[in-house]
Amino acid sequence: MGVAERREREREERRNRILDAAERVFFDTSPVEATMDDVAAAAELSKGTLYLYFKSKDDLYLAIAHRGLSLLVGRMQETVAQGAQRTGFELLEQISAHNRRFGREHPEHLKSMLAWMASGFRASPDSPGFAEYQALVSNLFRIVVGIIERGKTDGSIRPDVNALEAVMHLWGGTMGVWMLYFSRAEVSNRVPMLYDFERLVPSFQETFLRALKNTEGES
Amino acid sequence: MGVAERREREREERRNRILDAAERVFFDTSPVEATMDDVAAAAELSKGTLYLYFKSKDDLYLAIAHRGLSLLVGRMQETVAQGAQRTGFELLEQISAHNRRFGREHPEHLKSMLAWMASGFRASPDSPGFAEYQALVSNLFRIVVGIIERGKTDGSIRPDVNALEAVMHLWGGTMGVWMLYFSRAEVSNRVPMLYDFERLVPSFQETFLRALKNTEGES
Amino acid sequence: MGVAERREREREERRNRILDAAERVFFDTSPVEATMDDVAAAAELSKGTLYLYFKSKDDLYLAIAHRGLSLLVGRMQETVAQGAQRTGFELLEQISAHNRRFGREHPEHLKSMLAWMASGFRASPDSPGFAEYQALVSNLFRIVVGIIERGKTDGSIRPDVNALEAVMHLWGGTMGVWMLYFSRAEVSNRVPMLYDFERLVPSFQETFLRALKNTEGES
Amino acid sequence: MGVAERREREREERRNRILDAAERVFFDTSPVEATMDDVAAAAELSKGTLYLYFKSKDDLYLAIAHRGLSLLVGRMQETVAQGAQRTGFELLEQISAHNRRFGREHPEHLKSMLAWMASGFRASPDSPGFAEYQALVSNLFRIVVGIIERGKTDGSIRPDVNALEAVMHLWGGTMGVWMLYFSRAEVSNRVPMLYDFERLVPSFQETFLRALKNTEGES
DNA sequence: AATGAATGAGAGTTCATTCAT
DNA sequence: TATGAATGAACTCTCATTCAT
Repeated sequence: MGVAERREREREERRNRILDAAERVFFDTSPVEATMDDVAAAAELSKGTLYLYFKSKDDLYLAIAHRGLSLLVGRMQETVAQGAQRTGFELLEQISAHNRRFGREHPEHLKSMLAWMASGFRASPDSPGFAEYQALVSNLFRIVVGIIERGKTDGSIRPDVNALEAVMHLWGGTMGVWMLYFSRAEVSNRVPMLYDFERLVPSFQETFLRALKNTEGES
Repeated sequence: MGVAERREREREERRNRILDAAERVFFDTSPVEATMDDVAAAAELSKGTLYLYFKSKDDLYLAIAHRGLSLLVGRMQETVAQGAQRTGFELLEQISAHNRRFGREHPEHLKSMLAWMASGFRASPDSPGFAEYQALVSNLFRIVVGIIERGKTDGSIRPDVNALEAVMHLWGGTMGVWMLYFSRAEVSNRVPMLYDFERLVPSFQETFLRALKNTEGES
Repeated sequence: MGVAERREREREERRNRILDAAERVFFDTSPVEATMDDVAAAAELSKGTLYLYFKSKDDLYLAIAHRGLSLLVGRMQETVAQGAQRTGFELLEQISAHNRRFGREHPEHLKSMLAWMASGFRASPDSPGFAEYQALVSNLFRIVVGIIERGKTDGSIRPDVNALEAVMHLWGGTMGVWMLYFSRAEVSNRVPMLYDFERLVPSFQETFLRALKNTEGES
Repeated sequence: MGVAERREREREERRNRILDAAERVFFDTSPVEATMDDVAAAAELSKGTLYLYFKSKDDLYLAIAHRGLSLLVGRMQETVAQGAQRTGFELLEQISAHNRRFGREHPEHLKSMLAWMASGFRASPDSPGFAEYQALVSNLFRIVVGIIERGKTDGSIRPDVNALEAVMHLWGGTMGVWMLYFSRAEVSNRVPMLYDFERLVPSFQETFLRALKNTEGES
């Protein structure tokens, strides 16, 4: 009976090795330019084997994206789980910090999310991984919506805030600002001003959180 | 005489006809999937002719993007030119309205800008049209920076605002929120709440502008 | 075991099948006019497969040329290897006979060498096969230089002969005369004389060898 | 009546301007790589105009070749016309000198002749210029044949020489040796010997002429 | 399970030539 | 006569995917 499990484990390991290799290859240039041959070479596997683990190139790409986003969502979930004592607003700050850290540590993942969002998530909606990825995104949204609702309840967030709208402003806006951050080389060349781009995302979040904060009753 | 002029005019007309056709084709699916054969067929021209007017597929794409963005930037310039009497903050509101209108009237152009920003503006930096497009983008930035500076001077915008940062927050953030708007079909399916997505972009802009507004001295 | 070897063998066989087909196609008209589609059709293989075995059309052409010239150089090497008892002059005669036979048996290869020499050997100097082909040519030169040196030593060739110069006269001259031979249809139409073109190359070689022969000490 | 002549003269001039331009362009890289666009640009004429003067690209190329070879044949004819006092052998030496000078002064023309001969003169046999070029070649042959016959008559050339064969040896051989000369960069890299390639063609001609010379009765 | 050879449908681009003006 | 815009057939090469072993 242990045999089936070992098999399963080995399969998972190999799948991850492929994902590692594909991540390297895809991020080295771009998912469009990178070929399945490149991935196979990097994984030290034959091209055919790739198709044993992933239905298509799109599917492989989706799996990478999924693994990346899982990291972020996982951390967010932990934060919420361990944050029973905190106000909604504090959690929102922590969540925002996770986003910044994710962008710093995994910029390529963030970029690929961006590319995907920008394309309207429209790639390969029939790929097996598509639903999973979407589920993850909606999870993320649900978490943040929950936090905001909690903040409204505990008084740390303004009661007139529409939670879903706020999430989309915060999430979408942050992503848009990341976009400019990743283009900072181009942008800064073109603009007649000095600016420390490292401030760009944090200051956006600050501004935005400040607008959500409930200042009633503070004095 | 006149011959040269007629030629020039005809050339311009044909160039525009090609752009129209290409726009249709590129936006119908995506610039990657669309082929030059498709464009030629749509323009009722031979493929070779396309290359008489545009150096490459990239160049053609760039020209489309340029024509689209020109519209927006043109309107913004007009607004500023005619707005000598207005405060910076009022102009900012008008500019934001232009952005909304552009997204409503030319969603495909906005999407393609998004796709391009998300890819880090990295497409074909040696294409003849690339510099022009970049110039247009920096023009846009410069216009908005100018408006904010004016607002700081006339007291309608908070004096502690960093103009360039604010532009990037406003522009980048709005684009990011548009991104979610364009994915509203996917997003709304996945989220356990009703929301009127038409409010998404306007409410973002309102929130953001409110945060920039100088409320000192109002009573 | 054995599997790898069989694979290797099959690969070699297929490569040769492609070369055979390409030779037919290239020689049927000309390497410029022939297309990779033609070659694929002749080899009963898909076009993509061609590129599995040869990096480019140039590379394929080079491989054909290489295989052809190998034949000639191989024979020359054998002759030298087995000719320990012979004088340099005798070897030179045998080498010349090889050249004639090669021209008779593989006129198309000779023609393609000619075309290549006439173009200054300048085709695709970065193709992987280029260096190999060049090596083969220089091998050929070295062999003949060696023979002439031997002839000078053993007294069968005049001692005042510059070996390299003689090789280039003999080789270059013969090739030039072959050129006229291959144009014999055109030439004979245009010249008011009967001539048996089959004599053209042999008589050139005779004349030339006679000029190299050491007649000292003969009585 | 002068009008027609002026027209004719102007036409001829323009034709020559095109030829000049085409020669520059074709020789700058190669006739295959050069395009009719390049030629038109160099001639400061429209592409359509080119086709008013030359039926096709091949025809244009042929006209260049013809003009080049005319130069050489013209000189040879002059030499013969003015050489009534000279022996056949002396004329042969002068003719050979012409060939060397032509190679020095118009190497590109010689190369293109070479390329054409090597391809078996097979380019565009239905081009209007083809017959003319062929006529020129046979003229050249006839001249040299005549010289050799004269030499046999006046005793300066060995009586057992077959005139046509000798011409083909001399002409073909020289061309073949030129071929190596023009590849001297490649050849000298590949051969383990120093050699002054400027000697290559002259020494070939010397060797060959010596073999034709009648030494009977000298002493 | 793993291989890797084979596929084949295109892709973008070029250019000699034509023809309406 | 001269133009130059338009053509369209061809070209080489790529690569995600399949399948016999």
